[in-house]
Amino acid sequence: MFDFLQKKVNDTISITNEEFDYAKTLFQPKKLRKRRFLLEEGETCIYTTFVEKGLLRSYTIDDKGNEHILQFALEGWWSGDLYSFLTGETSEYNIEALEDSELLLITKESWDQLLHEIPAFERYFRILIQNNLIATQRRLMGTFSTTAEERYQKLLKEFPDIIQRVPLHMIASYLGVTRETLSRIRSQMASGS
Amino acid sequence: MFDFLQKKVNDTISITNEEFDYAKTLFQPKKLRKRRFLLEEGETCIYTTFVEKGLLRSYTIDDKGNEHILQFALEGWWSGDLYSFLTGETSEYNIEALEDSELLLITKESWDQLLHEIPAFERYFRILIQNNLIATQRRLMGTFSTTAEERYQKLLKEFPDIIQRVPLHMIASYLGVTRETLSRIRSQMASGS
DNA sequence: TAAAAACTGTGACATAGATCACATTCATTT
DNA sequence: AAATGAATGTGATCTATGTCACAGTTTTTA
Repeated sequence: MFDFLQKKVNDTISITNEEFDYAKTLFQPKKLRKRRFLLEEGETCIYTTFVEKGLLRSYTIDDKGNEHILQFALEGWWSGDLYSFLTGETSEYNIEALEDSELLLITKESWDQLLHEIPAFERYFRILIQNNLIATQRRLMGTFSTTAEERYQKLLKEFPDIIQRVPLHMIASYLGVTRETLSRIRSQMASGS
Repeated sequence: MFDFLQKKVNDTISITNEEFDYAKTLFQPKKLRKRRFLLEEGETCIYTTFVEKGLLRSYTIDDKGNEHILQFALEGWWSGDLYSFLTGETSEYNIEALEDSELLLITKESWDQLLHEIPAFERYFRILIQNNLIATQRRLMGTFSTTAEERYQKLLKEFPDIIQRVPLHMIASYLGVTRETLSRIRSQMASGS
């Protein structure tokens, strides 16, 4: 059950089996069925989650009722609302399973303990967050400098698996356009060049 | 010279004077005059920078020649291109002083050493990057869910000092609109509500 | 297996913001 | 102090994307 997590962590840092055995005790497994929620707006995000199997999305709903997707989390990715998790404030995000999923959850207390007891994990999360920041900065600059079509093409190239597993209106929401616009982009791409 | 840095670090984590005395030896001071560059597109970002005094901006230039500002860095903030700094790849960013500035620079080697020797600094940078990620995620969701005017109002409220110290066409670029659009937003705000 | 819900496509029209062009004011440099 | 460049404002027009409305298809649920 924890092999995949161990492998992913070891891809980034070196930890001993003893250290990982300790880490294991701090996580709790959870199955989440399609269309069920790990977190809903207004709640506090009490877990950070590793996705062993399945697919999650985190999104906000704006004043007009439109959804905006912050992140898809596939197998091997982490999910959660960092701000709410760290501060204990209520979250503005919803986290929903898009497929039947198997998760490993860790609470703030356990997470603090893990980072404190095993400095390699402090390092691991620093690197994880660092890579996430780099990717988020690129996505932000991309929304300023490229058209919706270019962003779609890029996603198609970098994460073809996401496109295949996620309904198109959610892809549109991730790209920052309406489903109608994405639909037109796709039909243009199919006919035109 | 290092007092401000020490204070900022101590706001987040606890370090002893001995630890900080060691850290000091790894930074090199640099003065950068207005309109001079710390980093230019195509170079490798060999320093991460603490701003003691002054103001930097980091920005990219897209295919059409338009500038897009990723970050302003005021006194007490950090700047640099994380991706280039970490990987040694060439950068797509330019970092320019908008005022005569005083900086503290640290190379990748020294930074690695600092994080390795003093785990408290690993923790410090993890928290720094974490907060940056939270802010960047918010900015990204904001560009999807709010109008240019709302984003301008928010910036005005959260960072009035930036607005006062930075030319309006750069504010526009940070918000993801043209200078003409920001100009019209401002005149509407002045007359209208 | 029937009904309901979710998903996708497409036409007609509306709009926020971009683009281009020019004028004015303000700041730097020599 | 003059001259150059930087910054800002504003009108006219254009365009990518949004909005609304309806229809067809696929998937889920009872």
